[in-house]
Amino acid sequence: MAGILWRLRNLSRYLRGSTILTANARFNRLIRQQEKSEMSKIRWYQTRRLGRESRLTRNILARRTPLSSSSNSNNSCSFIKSQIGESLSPNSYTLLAIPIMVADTNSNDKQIDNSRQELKNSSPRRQDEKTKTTSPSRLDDNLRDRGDRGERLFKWILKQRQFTDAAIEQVIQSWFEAWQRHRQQIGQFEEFWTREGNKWTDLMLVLDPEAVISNFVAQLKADEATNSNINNCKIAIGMLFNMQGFSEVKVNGQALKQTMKQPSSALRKEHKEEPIYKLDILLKHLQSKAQRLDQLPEMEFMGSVISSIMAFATLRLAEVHRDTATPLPDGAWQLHTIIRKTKVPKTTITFRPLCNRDICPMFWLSNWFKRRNKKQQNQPLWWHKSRKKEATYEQLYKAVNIIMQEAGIEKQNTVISIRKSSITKDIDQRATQQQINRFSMHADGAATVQFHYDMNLNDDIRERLAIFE
DNA sequence: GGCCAATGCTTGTAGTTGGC
DNA sequence: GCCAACTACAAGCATTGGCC
Repeated sequence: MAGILWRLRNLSRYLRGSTILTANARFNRLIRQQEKSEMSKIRWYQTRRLGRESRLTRNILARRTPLSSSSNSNNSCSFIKSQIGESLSPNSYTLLAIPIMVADTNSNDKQIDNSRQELKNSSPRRQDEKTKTTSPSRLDDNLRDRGDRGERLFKWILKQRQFTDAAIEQVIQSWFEAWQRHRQQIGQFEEFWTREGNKWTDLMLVLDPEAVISNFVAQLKADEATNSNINNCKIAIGMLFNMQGFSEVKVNGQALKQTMKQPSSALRKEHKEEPIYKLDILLKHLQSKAQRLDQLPEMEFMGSVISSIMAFATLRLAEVHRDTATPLPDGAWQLHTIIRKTKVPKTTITFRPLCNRDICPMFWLSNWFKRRNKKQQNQPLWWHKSRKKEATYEQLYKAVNIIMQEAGIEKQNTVISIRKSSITKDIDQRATQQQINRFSMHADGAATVQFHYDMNLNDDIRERLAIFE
């Protein structure tokens, strides 16, 4: 009997707090939250950015000011209605508070809760998700805070399951880069959850996690979040509920799968023929560098060594950064690294002399170590002499970019393009499939190479088709 | 300038489906 | 039952902006 009462009490709280409110009650609460949220945002801007007549602030205030007037409710109502439609259905009326940062309102009213993505799209790589640039001021505080809250929520969930601090840390450490993504997306969910009027403890009362995630995804779509962001959020929150103890079936049901079809398919890489520069451009530049080793600044020298390694070992920059190097008695050099994307991550690559000494990784590695004095010989491979510390990933990245730009490679080509160009050259030179698979070290060699690297070959075939006897 | 964090892009893996 | 193609998921990599 006590058990039944306990369940009824929990069910009652659940009905009050999360997903099964009546449409009217939810609608009224949304209006109150909306007003409260808007007012707090305006206050935030007034205090944080007082005196700065930024266009961004003016835009936001211009759009939100009516909320502070006597016609608040009506305006707010009409705004919400326009967002969610006049006829509210139980699963479509959740509305996340309007994001603080708004892009240029001269064009459309695109609202993106995830403001950093707007800053990123100035890069030539960001081509699939069109967004606009906006003032970055104070944005980062908000995002960092969001990540922290996500981390706290994740840890809190595991603590409810009696995980010790050490056990929680081990769970987190089992991720490499993915954790940074998860904590951010969980933070985004935490914002959604609390703005809905829920508390963290209400998560313990959720009976249908699929509905919660679906509502969250629907809200992200309404806010015109990017497909990438929607997918990442879905993955992170699904993982969170899994950690909470829900089965995969409960978390990732058919309705959610249906909801995710569009953003998932939008992320699939388009298979298109795109040109890549000839690797020879880079190799010729390395050759010219080899003629004047003594005059090379340290960053250029490092960039040359890395470029040579990437061209002849098809390693990714992150893998090169993890490298250690050992000389062999016959003058060859071995690189030891961890390739996390393969089934057997520990990898050793041996560089032996090439016919062209000046572009050979062996030549560049041996000279890289010759620059050091005796004390520095045992320092890490990417030891920065002038800074007296190991070079960071970003420094390696900059060093390679220097070399690529000097070589005349167009700026839109990224660091990983060295790997692409190298494998493409192999294909051009009619290396066998087996050779290419071994060289590229892809787990699923044939399919991956065909999809990602078989770039210039079709042009070559067409050229040859066009030649008459 | 160095470091950190966010996030788009890439790619490996496992599961599903359909043809034979 | 086998196999290949397709798909979703998960996580690593690359790039970049902001803060100190």
